[in-house]
Amino acid sequence: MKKEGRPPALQPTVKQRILDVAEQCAQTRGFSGFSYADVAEKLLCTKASLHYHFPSKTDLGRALIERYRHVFGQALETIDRQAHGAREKLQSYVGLYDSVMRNDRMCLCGMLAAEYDTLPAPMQAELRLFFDANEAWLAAALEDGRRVGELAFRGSAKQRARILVGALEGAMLVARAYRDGRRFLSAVKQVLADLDVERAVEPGRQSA
Amino acid sequence: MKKEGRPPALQPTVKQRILDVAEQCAQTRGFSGFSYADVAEKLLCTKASLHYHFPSKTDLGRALIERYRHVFGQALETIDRQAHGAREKLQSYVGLYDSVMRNDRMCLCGMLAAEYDTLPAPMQAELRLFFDANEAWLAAALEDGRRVGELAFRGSAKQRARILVGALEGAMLVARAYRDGRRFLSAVKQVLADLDVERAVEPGRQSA
DNA sequence: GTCTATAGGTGGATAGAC
DNA sequence: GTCTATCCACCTATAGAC
Repeated sequence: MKKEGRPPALQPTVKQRILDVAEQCAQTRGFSGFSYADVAEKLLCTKASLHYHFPSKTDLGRALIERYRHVFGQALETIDRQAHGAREKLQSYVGLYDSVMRNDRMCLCGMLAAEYDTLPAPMQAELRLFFDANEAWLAAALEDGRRVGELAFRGSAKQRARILVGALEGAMLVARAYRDGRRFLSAVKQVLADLDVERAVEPGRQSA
Repeated sequence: MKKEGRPPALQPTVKQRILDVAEQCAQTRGFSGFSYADVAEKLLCTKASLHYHFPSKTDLGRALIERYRHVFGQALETIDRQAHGAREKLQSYVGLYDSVMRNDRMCLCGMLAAEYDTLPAPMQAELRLFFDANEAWLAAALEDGRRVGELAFRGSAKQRARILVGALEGAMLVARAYRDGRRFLSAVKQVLADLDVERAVEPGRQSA
């Protein structure tokens, strides 16, 4: 168990500030698209200083995914505690992705998935854990919602969770080329609406 | 109008062979993830020789997207000519993506969308044209299908087309991390099934 | 922990012989 | 059109002073 959580009301540690900058770089330019020099410039320090905290770029990359996964996991726990009902859970979940888009970023792990073939093996393994956790959480929420009659969908909850993760990542991916966060949001809102039970769709007719 | 089509039953030109290799690289490693050296090695020639045909990497990148868009467009025209009905069209459309996955590649333009921020401006513009064409074709097919009562979905055909493109690109993206083409195919099959008219989903129940 | 300096490698790109 | 040779910028990474 590593202590890597940011102490509340304290200055962020050097390691954390490095990760913050590197994360922003990785989410916009990709892992192979940024360098130690980029991070050093933004932090007003030297490349050598960064190597002291993260000896190799693989170390840095692993730490990035690890933290991202951890923070995301905590956000999901918060949703579980605070949201009322499955529909609200899903809305909050989508909100996590939307906040990423609003910062003109791509999901870190979606970005890294594109680069998968060029990633060091330790990062590849970390990456799958993120998607696994996402799908597991989503599947549970979906199953719950269907059980209580709040949601409706075909196929298994697990498969529907995979579709959802893919749809969210893909919507972010394509929206990047248009620099349009609304493009993302309107799409995922519709995807969420598709899961609502009130949706007797008559063939050849259009409904909201 | 550039003549870039491969002459039937003739040897591929040098330019074409370069594009073939570069395309495979870009689809697996990303645009910034491969170099002239990589292509030269596979073609058993030198980097300088490649620069003769494509002076800058931006030129090469532009040509890649242009050709990809053109080939894809021709495939869509073929579908329009041969497919009977909207459902069959969509299946063939998905088949295009699936064949990419089966070659252990990612959609070229999906890959480039991830790298969008680092791409030269000429490539960025080309990229949007691909997604525009995809969405326009899909929207027409969806609208048609709904009009004749073959398909059912909520919202506009244009919005549904965007959701579909995103879902396909995203499913490919995530599936890469698992090196599992079936993961992709089973997901998109379900997405297609969601558009079928025979889908009275009762709340709390599961149907195939 | 951060710095200067540098090694060792690879990137895209060009000149000029053939 | 393809080659050899080379340039220069940038990359990751390390050594050693402070």
